[in-house]
Order: sequence, then C-alpha cells, then structure tokens
Amino acid sequence: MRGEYNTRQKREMLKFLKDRSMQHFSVDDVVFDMQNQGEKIGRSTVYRYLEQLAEQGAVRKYQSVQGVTQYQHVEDAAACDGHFHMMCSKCGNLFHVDCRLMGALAKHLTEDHGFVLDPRETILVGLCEKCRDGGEGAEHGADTASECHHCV
Amino acid sequence: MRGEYNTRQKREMLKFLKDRSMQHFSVDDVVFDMQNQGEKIGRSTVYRYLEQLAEQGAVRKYQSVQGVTQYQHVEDAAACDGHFHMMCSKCGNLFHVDCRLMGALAKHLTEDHGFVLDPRETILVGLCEKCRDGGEGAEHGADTASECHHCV
DNA sequence: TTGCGTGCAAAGGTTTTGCATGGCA
DNA sequence: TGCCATGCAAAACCTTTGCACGCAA
Repeated sequence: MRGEYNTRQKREMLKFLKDRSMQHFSVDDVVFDMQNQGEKIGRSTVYRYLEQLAEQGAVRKYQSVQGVTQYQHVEDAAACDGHFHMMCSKCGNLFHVDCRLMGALAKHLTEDHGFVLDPRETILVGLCEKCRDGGEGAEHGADTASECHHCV
Repeated sequence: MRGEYNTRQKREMLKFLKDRSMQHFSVDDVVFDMQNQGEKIGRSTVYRYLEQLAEQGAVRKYQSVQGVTQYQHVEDAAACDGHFHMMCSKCGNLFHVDCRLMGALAKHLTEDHGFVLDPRETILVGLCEKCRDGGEGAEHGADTASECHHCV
C-alpha cells in the first residue's frame, strides 16, 4: 500500500512545503530549492510524493497560466473549504479570497445555473493590489492572505 | 511583419474554428479533425497561427485541468467582455456564464479586496448540469451557453 | 526479511525552433 | 522578385514509467 513508509525524503519535503505555505512551487522549484539547501532528493520522488499529497488534499495542485503544474501546501484543509483562490497573472502569487460573496456565488450557480462550483479546482485570475498599483509586482512569496474589508 | 499574408492554411483554419465556436480544441484536435476533412495543414502552422490568434484576441487560450492547452474561437469579443467562463471538470466543456452576479463579484473584489479580476483568464471549474445529474457526461461540443434563470 | 520508496535513465507527450522550400503580394 | 509562411525534423520541456537498489518497519 502506498504512503506506508516514513522516509527521510518525505519528511524533508513535507517540512519544506509546510515552512513555505504561502508560496507555490513547480516540481523544478522544489527539486532545485531543496538541493540548494543541501537536501538530496530525486525528481521522480518529488513528482510521486507531490501527487500523493495532492490526492490526500495536503497540497493544492493546479496549472499556471503558462501551463506548468504548480503545487502549494494547504495549511488547513478545513479553513480552505469555504473559500476560493486568486492568482495574480503578473507576480504569480496565490491569494486566499475569504469572502461571503464567493459562497453566495457558488450557491447561486448551483441553484440557478446547475453548476456545482469546485473551490479546490477554481482559481480566479487577475491583478493583485501591489501589481496593479506599483506596476513593479509583489515579490514572489509575499504574504498572500486576503480578507474582505467589508463582508468577512 | 507577422500575419501579413492571407494563406490557404490560415483561411481554412479560421473557418474551421469559426464554424465550431461552441467547441474547444487542443492543437492535436485541430490537426486531426482538419486532416480528417481532407484539409492539409502542418502541426507547426497550427501552433503558430493559434498563438497569433490568441494574441489578437480572436481565440481564447487556456489550460485544461489536465494541463493541455486548449483553444476556442471567440465569436464576439465584446459579448465575452462582460461574462466569465466555466469548465466542467468531467466532460471538459466550456460554458459561458452570463450572470449579473459575476459582474457584482468582480466589482466587489476590485473595490474591497484590491483584486482586478480578469474575465478573459479566469475559468470557473466544477461540474455541469448534465455531468452532475446523469453522471454520463455531456457529449463533447454540446451547446455551451448558460443563462441565469433568475438574474439575467 | 519483506516489500515499499527512491533515483536513475528511458520513454512519452506536448510545444518550440531551425531551416529549406513554397507561395502570397 | 522579395519576403513571409509552411512543414518537416530536431530539439527542448515537462511528466510518467521501468527497474534495480536502498531502507523503513
């Protein structure tokens, strides 16, 4: 049965992801960054374990606009249940969108359009505040929580 | 300068896409389907012209959940401005979501979260009515317009 | 000791690119 | 005729898979 053994590679990779829950990674990012930190890990292992974690719901898996698979650790699966995510097309950061209106939208789509929206798969795309204003782009891995100023 | 010549391949491909504005295609779909109709076209040409059309806004380009690039002809760019799209994760069909609530959401996100939502890039993911009910999955290329029963 | 996990290398699939040829203007 | 467009093949990527060896239990 899969996922039975608790190996060094799994421990280190999970720790790596947990320590960077605000960031998202491609497989290459994980391999490269971990190896830069002196941790030895093979590419196949990263692919395989990331896939396992995604199945378990411990990481979110999605396609970037450029078509590269991205992964991000899900800090609290329960906390993520009720909300959606938004990706900035410029800086690439992923934001949590905690907002009642999203729930209302999901309900409405289900009841009046017949669509059952999947918050785990759906990613809203646009420009985040920093990239819109500064035009510089937020640094990669900046804090990515977004609370609604009005409706939380 | 690119896109200067009006060639047979471009004419046929554009016609092919226009005639099937309700469907979405991978590059392979286009190559295969067109060749099945007896139209000769090379794979590189399809890649290159699709890319050009996407830049011009004549086709929408996006990643399927499985990570394959999909293209769909945009019938009326202006008509698409005000609405979003939803993809069924089971049958893969793309639906127009014509609904005031989406506009309200975009406005709210901009004003209260600082996000400028991009309707052209954003795809809502979930289950469409047919796939939810029948469990069979709608046939590929079925009609994909969805009007709101309440709020249009 | 057993058998899952790992890592290498090979294979598979998709997309891009270089280059000679073809065809539009 | 000049130059962009096309199509083939090769290359570049990303991801999956097969297999022998390593290591957790």
